[in-house]
Amino acid sequence: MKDKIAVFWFRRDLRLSDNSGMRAALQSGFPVLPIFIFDPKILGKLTDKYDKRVDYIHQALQALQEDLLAAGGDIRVFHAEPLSVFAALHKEYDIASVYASRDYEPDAIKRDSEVEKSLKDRGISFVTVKDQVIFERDDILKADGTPYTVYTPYSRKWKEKLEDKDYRAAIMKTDHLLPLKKKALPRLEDIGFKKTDIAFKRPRLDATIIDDYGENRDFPAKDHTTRLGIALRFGTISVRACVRFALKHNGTWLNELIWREFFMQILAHFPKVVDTCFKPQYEHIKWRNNEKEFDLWCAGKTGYPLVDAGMRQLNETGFMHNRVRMVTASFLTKHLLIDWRWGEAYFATKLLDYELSSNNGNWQWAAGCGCDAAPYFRIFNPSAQTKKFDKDLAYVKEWNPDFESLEKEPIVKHEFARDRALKVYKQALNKNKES
DNA sequence: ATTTTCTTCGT
DNA sequence: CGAAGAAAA
Repeated sequence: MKDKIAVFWFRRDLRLSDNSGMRAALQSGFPVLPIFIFDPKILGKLTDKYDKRVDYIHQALQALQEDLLAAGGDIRVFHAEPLSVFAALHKEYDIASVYASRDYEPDAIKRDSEVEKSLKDRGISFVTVKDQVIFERDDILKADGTPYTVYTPYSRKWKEKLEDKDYRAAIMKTDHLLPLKKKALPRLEDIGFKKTDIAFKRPRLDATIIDDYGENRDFPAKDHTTRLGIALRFGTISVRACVRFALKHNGTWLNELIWREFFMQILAHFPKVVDTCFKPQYEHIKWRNNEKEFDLWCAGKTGYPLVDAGMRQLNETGFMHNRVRMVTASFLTKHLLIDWRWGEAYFATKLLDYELSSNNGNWQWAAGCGCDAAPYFRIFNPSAQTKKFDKDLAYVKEWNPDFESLEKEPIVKHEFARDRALKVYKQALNKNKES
């Protein structure tokens, strides 16, 4: 007779400490088998086989394995459809429950409901636990029970509601891990990917960055950003640890964490935003969608030094400073009148810290079509932004040293593009009134 | 998380 | 006629 076990399925919570999903599994009383699944459906969408994010996950799994080994257990890593992984595990073990930390993206929700159904058919319960956010989907609602669609009142309620228990670390005893024979992880090549130059480091909260975050974060040359986006994306750091630190150190950074949750709950409540404007009338915008201009934007060859520097930083490193993300996004949508979905898709392929809800929310913000978005007439002037935030051109020179030669022939003149954007947007928004 | 233009007030 | 602040986009 096989002993009953619990399975903990790591997904976007690749850490052993302060992991509320893992804690729930350990508290089940059954020995816990930790697993991770490389899903061919997800990996198949990544066309570049030198994907740094896959490499990051792979290295994070190695660190996780070290921690699990130290705690007397191990991890089993699979490269197969989740349903078939659980079918195979069901043959090998008597599983009482499968635990996981909850994921809120539409594809993940669909996958999880399929997994839940298939486990249920085998008499196994599927238990998901809040871990990725402080407040999820329905935790913060307006008095009438509907979701907030404006950031400021949302953040006010978020802060009002916050109690110690919401950000207390999920402390757990790890003495309930299923003893396993140590097994090497699959290599990157085994799952169809190649080694890249990304180096995984255990994320840490840096007071020298966060203490004066508010005064410095807007200046791209200072690179005074936490760089924790990727860690939050894959859960190598706990959001509760971030909030504890923010409460002690810096309110501006706390607001950034709340923006993250704001867009997550928007996506959960309005999944249509994945491919449509939050404000429907913006679907009338006549995007020019010039492919040549799009290619120039992607390559960092618009002739606007700050825009080009940003795109080159993105292309070379998989990171772009947030201030510059806004400038490049405004430029694509307003100056070039290219559909925000094109820009969003490009960022999605390049950003190491890519997160569907934030990327989508911020692109819709820049295009003006999102909830609580920048009004349509708010058009960044790339030169004015340079003067304000990169006065001595340190950032521009770092990423775009040949900017002077390009600058002479900008892809489009600012004044002309600004007028054109105002006309096209106005036309789209008037159309809606008439119809 | 804006920029431009217009108005006023001071010289 | 420039600075500063309001108003419009």
